[in-house]
Amino acid sequence: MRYRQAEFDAAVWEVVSRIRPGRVLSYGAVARAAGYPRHARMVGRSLGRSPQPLPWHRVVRADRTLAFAPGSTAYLRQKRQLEAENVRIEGGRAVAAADDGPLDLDRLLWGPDGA
DNA sequence: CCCTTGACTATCT
DNA sequence: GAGATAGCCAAGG
Repeated sequence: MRYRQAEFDAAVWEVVSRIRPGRVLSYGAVARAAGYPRHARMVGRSLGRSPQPLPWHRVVRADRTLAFAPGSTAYLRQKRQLEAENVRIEGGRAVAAADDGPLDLDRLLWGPDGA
């Protein structure tokens, strides 16, 4: 799929807005779900451009570490918001705790049961 | 153009 | 499992 900023942004925001509380998704997974498999690096940029609030804190790296420098304001804010929905940060890695019902993107979403 | 910089990843050591 | 490496790709200088 050819890259177009407006469409890419919209697709990314759509996917991220659907991640449910207590779950996290990787940048690469978001990119794939949005239809742009090679654009993991562009996801963060889009999130920063979002005109309205998004649960962006549920997006982490593929290895489950947060994308911000540990100790930075952004890092702390993301960590706090994740912990607020029962996602722990152990050894720098985000670990989902409780699980709920079904979700379309289940295969791309990280839950308590792992991949 | 060329080069650098990222809210990235997969694959080796 | 932590580093290093090599792809990745849009933006900006």
